[in-house]
Order: sequence, then C-alpha cells, then structure tokens
Amino acid sequence: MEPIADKKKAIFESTLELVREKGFHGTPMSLVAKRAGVAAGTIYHYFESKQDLIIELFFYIRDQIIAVLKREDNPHVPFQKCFFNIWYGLHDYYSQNPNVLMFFEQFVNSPYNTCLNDASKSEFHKHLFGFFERGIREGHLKPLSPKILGTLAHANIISTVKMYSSGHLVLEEGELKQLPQILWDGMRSGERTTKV
Amino acid sequence: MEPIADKKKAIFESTLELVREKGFHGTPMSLVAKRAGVAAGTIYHYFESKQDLIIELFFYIRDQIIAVLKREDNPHVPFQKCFFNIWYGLHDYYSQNPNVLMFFEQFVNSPYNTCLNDASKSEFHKHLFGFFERGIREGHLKPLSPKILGTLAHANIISTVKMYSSGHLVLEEGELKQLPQILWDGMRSGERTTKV
DNA sequence: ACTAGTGTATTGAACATTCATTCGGTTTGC
DNA sequence: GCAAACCGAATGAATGTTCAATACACTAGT
Repeated sequence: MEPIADKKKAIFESTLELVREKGFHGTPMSLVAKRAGVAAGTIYHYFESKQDLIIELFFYIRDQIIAVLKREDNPHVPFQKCFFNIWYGLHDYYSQNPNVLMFFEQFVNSPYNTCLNDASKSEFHKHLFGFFERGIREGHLKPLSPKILGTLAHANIISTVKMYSSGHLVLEEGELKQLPQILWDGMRSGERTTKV
Repeated sequence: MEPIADKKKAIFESTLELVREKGFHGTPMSLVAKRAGVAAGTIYHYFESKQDLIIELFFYIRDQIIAVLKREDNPHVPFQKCFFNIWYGLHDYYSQNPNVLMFFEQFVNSPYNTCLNDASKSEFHKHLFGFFERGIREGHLKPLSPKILGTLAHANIISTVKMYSSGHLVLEEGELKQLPQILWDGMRSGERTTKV
C-alpha cells in the first residue's frame, strides 16, 4: 500500500542478495549496509534488530507472492485455466527472482519461521488453500484437504525452479509444459476422462 | 562401513538437534560440545572446522538416505510396488528423523551446498534418478527426464512430511495413502489404463 | 611383570576476531 | 528552527579456533 522508503527497499534488496550468497550467518549488518549504500546505523532506524529485518523482509516477499496469486486467481476463469495460470505465474516470479526463492526456502526451514505466530504465516496459505478449495468444491480435484493439495502444488513449483536455477538441468520447451501437467494429472478427480 | 567413533556420532547428533532448534547461525561450537558431552577442543580432533563438521554431517545423513533407497529399490520387484515402497520408506525415515529433514533442507538451500562439487552431491541423485530411469524404460512413467521425475518425487515426500511435522495438519489414515497416489497418477504414462 | 616409550584422544582456558548494536553528532526537508 | 533521517566510529558481547597440558592405549625391551 504505502510506498516503501527508498532506503528501506535498498536494505531489503541488499539483504536478499547477501542471504543468497552467504546465508543468514555470514551476512553481517555491516555488509548489508554497505551494499545498500547506507550507513550501518541507518538500518536501525528502519528495523529494531537483525531478526526484525529478516522477518519484515519475509513479509515483504510474502506479499509479492500473494500478489501473484491474486492476479491469477480469478473465480470467473475456468478452474483448470486458473490452475495453470497460477503455476506459470509463480514459476515465472521465482525464476525471475532467484534471490527471493533462496531466501524464502532458507527462512521457512529456519528457526525464524517457528517464532512467527500462525496467523501471519498463513496469510499466504489462506489464498493458496482457498483456490484449491474451489477446485475441490467444483469437482475438478480429488476430494483431499486443500492444505495438502496446496502444499504439494507449491512444492512442485519451487522444486522445478530450483532444479534449473541451479543449472543442473536445461529444460526443453515442451518439457516445461509437462510439469504442471504432472501435477494436474495427479490431483484431478475421476478415474479417467477424455482429453479436455 | 567402519563404525563411527562414539564421540564423533555424539557430535553429529548434537549438531543435528541444535541446527534444528537454532539454525546454522546460533549454533555455537561450545554448545555443540556441551550437548555432545565433550570438550570444545575435541570437536577439532575430528573435524577441521565448523564448516567441515557441517559438510561431513551432510554426507553422514546422505548415506543414511541412500541406504533407504537401496533397501527399497529392487529390480525384481514390480516397478509400481517399488515406487510406493520407496515413497513410504523415505517418508518414514524423514518422519522418524525430523532433525535430519530440517538440517537437510537448510543445508541444500544454503551456501554450504554450493561449495560442494557436483560429484559428491549427486551420489544420492544417482540412485534416485536411476530408479526413475527404469520406470521410463519399462514404460510405466511419462517419458520425461529422470531428473525431473526424481526431483518432483522427492519434493513431494519432503513437503508431505514437513506439512504435519509442523503440526499444521493431521492426516487421516486414508489420506496418507493418497499422497504417493497423487504423484503416481501424475507421472504414470498413458492416457488411461484399467486399474492395476 | 614392570618400565619406558609413543602416538592418539581429550580437555578447557585463553585468544583473536567478528559482528550486532549504540549513540553523539550531522545533514536534510519542511 | 525543529524533527526526522542519516552517518560511522566505538563498544561489548559472542564465538570459532588454538594449544599446552593431561589421560589413555598399546607396544617393546628387559
């Protein structure tokens, strides 16, 4: 909503880069400051502590991801179409922001994550799970918990991006399209249907 | 093969616990030592440095996971059966060793991972991908890269375990069986086949 | 059986360094 | 002229690592 102060954004970006390069440890505030082009003390004008910086950065990112979700999740668009749009939308976002992906993954697997209350974390999940709830309700998906489907879908996207952002795999054009298809085929309801 | 010295194993276990609780940063060697019941200096008898400890611990874990893979991957057992055995095998292993899972996830998303040569990392992948290569060769799976299928499968398992080891989800008995089924349905070849 | 000798395992206090944070002072915007 | 933004050297606590000293295990010589 309210535009983020330039310095604050610079600090965020600097932190993102450094955490990717050096991890949480090995990312001293002095370096964050230097790369952001501010003084060390300035960071403490915007953030209470390093932990506070990390957590706020997580929210900052989370909101960007939610924005992608909101952009692609449209109740008036057929569900399957939405499904692939969301897949590609998140896939593109992560691909174009590899720093974000690494930070995100490090964060959710770190103790930082456990010191957050559930409400703040689930802001993202609320949207994701809501979408899959629709898919179940409308009968497109297997009648499992939306949490399960949402989590598996997200894991599918993330691991895909990590696979070739690590350079270990070059995807052919056709192959990229197969990946959400695997997910869809696995989660769709019914025994068999003719090609849609 | 050769049994690991008691102290060394204690240091490994201590590190696993602490990394889960406090992350790589926030896990001082002094604490590792204390919880392992050894003196600080002793650690440096077995490991050159903290980084060396972390990396050797990664190998130690990796070998355990490979052992699970080898145990369940049997060319004489029908592929689909193997597929589910491996899924459950890894799922059980991670479920019963939540410390391992957290460490593993933190490690692969950290800069430690990038400072490893590919050969050592891919020891695990070699087995995993080999299995999926068989599935493709025998015509059970969609003709995609084994790397893709293997990575997606592993991501599926891990995210499943994380989902309820974080306590956010209680799986009903029947639901657990659905999860590898989703994966299988997504990756299996052919338009439709009668139930196997 | 005893001793001396040798290398390994272990200890924990001390060291040097790094790093998050502070704070008095300066600049900027209004 | 005031408040908020900003600076960056100084500080103090925390932490990875070292090392001199000690205990232990084992062999060989007498």
